Amino acid sequence: METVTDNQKDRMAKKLEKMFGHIDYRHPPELCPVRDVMSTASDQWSTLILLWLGYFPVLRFNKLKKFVYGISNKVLSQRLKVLEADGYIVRKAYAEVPIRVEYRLSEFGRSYVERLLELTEWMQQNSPKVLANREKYGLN
Amino acid sequence: METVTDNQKDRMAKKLEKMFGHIDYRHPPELCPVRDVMSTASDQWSTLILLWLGYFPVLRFNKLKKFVYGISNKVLSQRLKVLEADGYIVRKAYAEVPIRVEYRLSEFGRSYVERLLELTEWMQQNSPKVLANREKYGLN
DNA sequence: TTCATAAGGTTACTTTTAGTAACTTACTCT
DNA sequence: AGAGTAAGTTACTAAAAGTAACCTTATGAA
Repeated sequence: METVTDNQKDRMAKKLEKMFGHIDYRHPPELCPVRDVMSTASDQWSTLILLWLGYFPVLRFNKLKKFVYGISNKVLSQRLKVLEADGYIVRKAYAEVPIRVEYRLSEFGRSYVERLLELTEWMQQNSPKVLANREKYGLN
Repeated sequence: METVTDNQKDRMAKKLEKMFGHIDYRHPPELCPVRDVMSTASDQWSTLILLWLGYFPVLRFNKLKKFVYGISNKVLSQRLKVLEADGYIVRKAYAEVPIRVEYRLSEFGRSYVERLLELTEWMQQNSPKVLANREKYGLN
């Protein structure tokens, strides 16, 4: 990321605001709501975690790890923290031994997952086309 | 990623197939259409590129670079190649000097961007909530 | 005649992020 | 006493992304 002065940012924001009325994903990250939201929750692992939590009302750490096939403890743990901090999921720990921790979507998270599902449905329907394009292009 | 045998993969695929009827984002990457599609086109930079191309029917390299604020030549070039290979965008080069190259969405790409827009609209509408959650959580 | 500029990249190098595998904790069951 | 368990953490390595300089081919200016 380049460094820019606040002045430059202001001018850019105003200019873009004028050009485009209704949606913002074109400012530097610090001034762009869409980029800001994307930066924490739109990576692949987070997406898979959220989708799984959309299927099961509640999942525990190790179960989640099985479903989100291939994720490591470290990354799962990191992503869960961020998703919790941003309010998509809720973590509930029980003082048992061994400890039991439950993760579930918040209302907010559920509303996000609904949109996400539309996207993944598209992906599922269109994946053959992507594969065909890729093959044709030769980059396999 | 762990390494698994084909046999293991088969068994897993069948088991999951049985549990869930209609959507696939839960297999290992090599057998999961959703994960496969996501892996090339759902990163943040690609998303921003596609969204911009959804706004402007045609954009040239340097223009695109200005809009996708903060992207480097290297990454822009890489992402454009992959998006082209997967069939989302079309590249057209003119033998002028200096060379002129135009990028635009394919029909296919446009259909993807339509879904993407629904997601980013949600993000824009809900970004204040995300920020509020983040603040409350204290992870700033 | 040499220099600067232009568009659309590429290359070598550094920094950041992600992945891997071993370890931790605290209690219970054998 | 030793093994097992859930939910992580930690140290280390590999991969990806960011940075800045460079390339090409031609035109127009100094």
